[in-house]
Amino acid sequence: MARPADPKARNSLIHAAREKFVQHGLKGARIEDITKACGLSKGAFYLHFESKEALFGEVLQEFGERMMELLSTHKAGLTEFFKTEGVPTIADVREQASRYLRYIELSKKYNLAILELCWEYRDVVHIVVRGVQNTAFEGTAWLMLQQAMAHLEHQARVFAEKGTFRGDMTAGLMPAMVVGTYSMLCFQMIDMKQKPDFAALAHGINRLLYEGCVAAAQQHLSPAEYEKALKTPLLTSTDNCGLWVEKTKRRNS
Amino acid sequence: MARPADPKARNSLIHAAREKFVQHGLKGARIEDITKACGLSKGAFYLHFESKEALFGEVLQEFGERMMELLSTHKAGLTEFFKTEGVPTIADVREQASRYLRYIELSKKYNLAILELCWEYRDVVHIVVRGVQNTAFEGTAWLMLQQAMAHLEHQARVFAEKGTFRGDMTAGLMPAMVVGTYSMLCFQMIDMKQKPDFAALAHGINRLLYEGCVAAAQQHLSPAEYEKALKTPLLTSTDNCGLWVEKTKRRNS
DNA sequence: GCAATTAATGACTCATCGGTTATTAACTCT
DNA sequence: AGAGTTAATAACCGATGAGTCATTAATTGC
Repeated sequence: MARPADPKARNSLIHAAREKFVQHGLKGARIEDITKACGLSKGAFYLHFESKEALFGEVLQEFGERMMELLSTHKAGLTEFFKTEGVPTIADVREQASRYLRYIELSKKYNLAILELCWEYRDVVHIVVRGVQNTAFEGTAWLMLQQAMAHLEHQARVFAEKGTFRGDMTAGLMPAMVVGTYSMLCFQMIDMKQKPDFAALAHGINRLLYEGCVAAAQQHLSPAEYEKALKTPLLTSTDNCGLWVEKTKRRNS
Repeated sequence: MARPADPKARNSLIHAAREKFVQHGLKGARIEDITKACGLSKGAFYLHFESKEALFGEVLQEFGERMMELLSTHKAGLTEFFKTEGVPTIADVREQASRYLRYIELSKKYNLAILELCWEYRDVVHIVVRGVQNTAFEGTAWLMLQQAMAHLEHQARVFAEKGTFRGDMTAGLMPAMVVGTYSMLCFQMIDMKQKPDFAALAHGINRLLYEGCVAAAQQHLSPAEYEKALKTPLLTSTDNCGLWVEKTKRRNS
């Protein structure tokens, strides 16, 4: 009994907004530009969303939830593998034993899923890293990165305790390296017109990482040094609290 | 014959501005807040600087020049090493031969210098990555990162041609990994109260990288596959042009 | 002390942009 | 067709903050 809203309007707004956010950041994007790109007026925006922040919050929440889900199935999958098949040893790696190769395949599978998700939301990654300063989402990127590093800490700890990881380097480095690599790849994605060869990337990341982290150089450490290195605490975990900031009607200062 | 300006005012403004830029970004920082932090009025700012952008441009230019200088001495040093001592081989790495160890020491020296510079300008790194959207410096961070990756391409190419690097991974991955690691470390620095153990980090980065990049797994490739992998082009170089954007009096749209 | 000169102030202008709202357009149901 | 309802518009308001400039304050040389 009433005029129905253009069914495409909402999606069209989200699409245009994501584009503008990439170009100018959350604060820099003008609502009128977003609506103009959809052939709508400024007021129409407020029929569909409470604010720019609310729109972005919706999309970011979606991405975040999917990423968290991936990370936990990743963690669960690896734990299951370690339980049933055992943790790959130095010898497994050196001899490219089946246990190591199967572990790598599993790890690659999860990496691939993460890379695919990053591709799908590459604009959101870009925005949350570069374009949310002075908004409610300030700091969200850093929380997500720390989340991811904490997740890697788990793997690192397992390998370290088993003696598979070399003990001659700072504990936080491996997580920083992996997350840094992913970040850099995400930054590159925003400029890409087509999806790169993620399978090759996942392969490379794993091989480069593990065969570099393996204790090939451990022989150079004295037993005491190795013992000490093992004790060095890894990156401390952070919980999920505060990762997602609620959209708020920001009424003035 | 005239009233002299407060000699501390200029430095004090730069200091306060850098702090505000970290907190709110280049656009988000208010000139009045900067001057207030120095006990000055807004007008005083314009006696010393043409604009916020001009101030930041000065500091960034300084950082950029020092980084470029480091990168080129780095490149020159390695080239010299390769010329006089030769490129480390797979065997050198496997046997931890003197040539490899000396190479690592050299590389660590340069990495240390880069990390020290990043520490000194950690606020600037943070700002240029996170807080310059919609300003003249938009894109500068990305150019610097690409610069750095192009620099690593050189090393990668030398090792790849010598057959020291494994051939079973995407060519651009190694530069992305190293630069990603550095970025992640820089992001971490902004929250640190005291300088971390850069020597340990430099050690770790090198060991993790090289002993992972070495052709330990190359045996799994057929000669044809290896040949093809070697031919895969590495990241293309970018020149210095446009890296430093001139400060401009931005008079409206 | 006084004239000359420049530092420093802060009230002002002006443009921008988020958000509001009175008004109009479009659609549905009877 | 026309009443009822909601989508959509665009003029408007108010806050914000960059940059200007007339005015005042401080300092120096004589």
